[in-house]
Amino acid sequence: MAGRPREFDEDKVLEAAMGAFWDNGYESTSLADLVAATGLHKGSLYQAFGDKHSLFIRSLKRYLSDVRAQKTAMLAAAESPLSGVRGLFHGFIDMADAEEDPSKGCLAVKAMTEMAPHDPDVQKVMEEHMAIMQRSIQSQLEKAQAAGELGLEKSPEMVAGLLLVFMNGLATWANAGASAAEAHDLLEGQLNALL
Amino acid sequence: MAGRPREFDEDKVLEAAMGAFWDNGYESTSLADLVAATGLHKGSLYQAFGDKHSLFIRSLKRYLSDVRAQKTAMLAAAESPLSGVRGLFHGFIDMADAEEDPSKGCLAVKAMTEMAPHDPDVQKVMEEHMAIMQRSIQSQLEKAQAAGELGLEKSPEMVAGLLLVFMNGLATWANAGASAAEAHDLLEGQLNALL
DNA sequence: CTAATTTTTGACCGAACGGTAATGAAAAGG
DNA sequence: CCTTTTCATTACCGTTCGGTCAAAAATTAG
Repeated sequence: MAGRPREFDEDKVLEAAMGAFWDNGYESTSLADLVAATGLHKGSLYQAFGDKHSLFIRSLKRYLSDVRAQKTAMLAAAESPLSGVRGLFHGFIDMADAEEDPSKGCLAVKAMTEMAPHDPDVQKVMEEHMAIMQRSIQSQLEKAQAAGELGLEKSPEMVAGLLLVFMNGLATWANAGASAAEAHDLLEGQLNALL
Repeated sequence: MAGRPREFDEDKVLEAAMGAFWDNGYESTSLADLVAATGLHKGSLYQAFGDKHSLFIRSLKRYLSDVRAQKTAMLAAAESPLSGVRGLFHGFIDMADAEEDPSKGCLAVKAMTEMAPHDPDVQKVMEEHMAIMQRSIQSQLEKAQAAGELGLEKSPEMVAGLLLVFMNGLATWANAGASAAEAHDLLEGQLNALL
């Protein structure tokens, strides 16, 4: 009944594919690049993951859920609700800066700009991710209000939205040459203006 | 000495090419797309503009100088320095929303995310553009301070940077489905927080 | 041991890619 | 009018693209 067992770890392959897409975007990543990155042969990739687009969607989803898991953990470990939010955003910069090539930016931002306009699947995935992130930050800000860390006149929903939009802008900006230090400075300015 | 005259308007062709790149990004725009958009034949395109990359750079530069010219005019016509800044940013949203397909976003943001990381030419062009925009907005904010419209404790340089970064984020966000109305709301929140 | 099932592998496909070179047409200088 | 120069046009180039398919290898169920 059961056939030949797989010789690869599906998750490892997905991570490798994610890295390739992250480096070069969707269109610029060729099947040959994917083959080189994953170590699998073309046929195996297709048999296991379907076509290039499906593989991208799975890679993107993996990226996004990784990010969310990391951010959730960060919030849970924070000293206070507000410091959690601040750390969360500064963590985005550190995350990108820890990559071997920091200027490659953020896969999610790449997906939104390059693909979402003409790819409903990507658009839907990104919409959901952004909504989840927004709710998560909003509820953290509400905790901060309850703890008296944040003025009650501020709208957590609006502030969460502004911070997320700003973060997208920072990721874009980083691609055009901004350093991590500049990014931290700008972010600090934004946080101080909003919180 | 002089040979056969051109049958096309170089600027019109550039604008058509710009539109094609704007719709689909760099990699996804094929030579065939450019031929279709411009009406020229492949050979003529190469003879007149060089290769695809050169044509893109020229299209991008045209886009950016168009934007700057429009924004400069907008600032000059503003009732007050501060209302000029507000109008400038809301104008970005209106500009994108006036396109036949608003979700296609901003060519400059596309260039930054898709190309700047691995294309020094694009990176340089975008760095210069952002620096010019920042200086322009910064000086407008300094005028606002001089006119007493803006608190003297705010740093015009920082505020200008924050607004530009935020705008990039908004352009990205728009690709993932945000409407013009939502964008205006968020922008208003950001302006109110900073000005 | 055999049959059934799944994965791996590499050869192969047509189409589209960016780019070039040769030819033909149109204008200006002499 | 004829040469020169430039542009327009077309046919063509090798390469790479995403994707397929059939055969070989590896495993389990009977």
